Amino acid sequence: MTELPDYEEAVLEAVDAIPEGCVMTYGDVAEMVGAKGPRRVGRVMSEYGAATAWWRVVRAGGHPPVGLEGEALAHWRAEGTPLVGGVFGSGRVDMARARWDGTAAGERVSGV
DNA sequence: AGCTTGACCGACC
DNA sequence: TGGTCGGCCAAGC
Repeated sequence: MTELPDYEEAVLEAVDAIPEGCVMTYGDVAEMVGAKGPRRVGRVMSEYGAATAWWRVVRAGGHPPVGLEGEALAHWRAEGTPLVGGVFGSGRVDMARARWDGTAAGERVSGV
């Protein structure tokens, strides 16, 4: 079912490869899939993101896409994603811990 | 062919 | 601390 261009399919796969409790920035995904601009990833996500774990993809500051902050926050809390200020944070992801390298899937820094 | 917009990023003030 | 500016690449009009 490769009806989508290479990079779009790559983006969806990269997002799907992100383990629960981890997130990646648009720029990271862009570089991971070989995309040149992070904006391209955002566009792909806006179109096909509904079919993928879009909430695992956030901006460089740990902010979710506008209009979906509540949705993303709910997903993060459900998956145990580290949030700034605890689970009752201000709707921001703790990039320091939640940022996924994309190297070892399923393996993440345990504890602190 | 050119301008505007966009789920962005980084730097600057 | 938070807002603003410029840059990047692609799609839409």
